[in-house]
Amino acid sequence: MSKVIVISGPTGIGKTVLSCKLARMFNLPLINADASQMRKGMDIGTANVTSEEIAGIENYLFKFLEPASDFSIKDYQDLARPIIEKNNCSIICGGSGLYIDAALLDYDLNNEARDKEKEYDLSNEELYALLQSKDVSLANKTHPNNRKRVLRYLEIAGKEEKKATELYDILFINLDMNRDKLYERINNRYSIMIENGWIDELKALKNRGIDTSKIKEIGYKELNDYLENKKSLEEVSDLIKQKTRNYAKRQLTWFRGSKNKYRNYHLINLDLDNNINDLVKQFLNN
RNA sequence: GGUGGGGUAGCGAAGUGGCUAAACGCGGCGGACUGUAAAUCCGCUCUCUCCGAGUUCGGUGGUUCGAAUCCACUCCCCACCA
Repeated sequence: MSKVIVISGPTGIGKTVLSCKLARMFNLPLINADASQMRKGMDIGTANVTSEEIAGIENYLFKFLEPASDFSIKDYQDLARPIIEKNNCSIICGGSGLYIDAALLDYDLNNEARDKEKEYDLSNEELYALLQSKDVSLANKTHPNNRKRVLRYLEIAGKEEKKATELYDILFINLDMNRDKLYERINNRYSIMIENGWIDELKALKNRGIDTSKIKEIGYKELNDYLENKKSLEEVSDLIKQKTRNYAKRQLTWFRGSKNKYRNYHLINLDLDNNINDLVKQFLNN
């Protein structure tokens, strides 16, 4: 059975640096599990790995998707699993918790109808009532206002959901640190991104004819507003930093829940002395 | 110095005698989430021993059964005039 070392945690905590270090130290391949870092031409804005960081490391699923193109966890599952399975052990690093789960747990995404283009000309409440009539337990899992979830649940209504189990031998590492410190890192990282030319990166995407308004990743839409003189750089900067902090918070919540999904789960507080190297060593020798 | 406007919870901002611990927005905190996930959505947010109780609306003193809301004085801020 293939082994997988997962490095998860909120944005800005240092997952990439740690993963590259581990990959090099133990000579392991690195698989990206960060939805935004799969995008091409967005290196600065997504704080993607630099060529220096990744040099000499066998790596997968970084920077291969066009910005704003369609991609789903099913696509990720199909791409990531063969890579995991061809290696004895690999490191999966990233902040997209759902992607990680889709690859490592036995999510069955094969036989589901996908009519995502279906336009429901109904209000949130009407849609929710429809879901309630089709599948009460699914309806109970979400709120009427969460239209995207309700629409998705409508697609899978009636299908029973089984408890997900692990497909591989997994060491799950969830990184955390003092909140104020993390937020400070996020704020500082933003300034560095701007210094590194994030705005030029955005301009380059626009010049290539990419509809940058469709980019979901934090910051691009905001910086676009600045370029179009809709907002000041200061205004936009505060907003981007704030959205990034909020995102980090959501990731923290998500990965806390991973404790119940992965048997070999470790919450590592980077403020305290951590023993990640030992953990990995022990895991590899088992 | 004069005239006008204003000081409300971490911030912005409603409220202009009882239904107000005080709308709403932001921030913050907590949470949900198996096909857009850097997405989408929900809850809480004066204090406490949180049943219930106790302190709030620049300050002080009044009026009133009752005041963030009325009156007096006072301290700040802004605009315009001198």
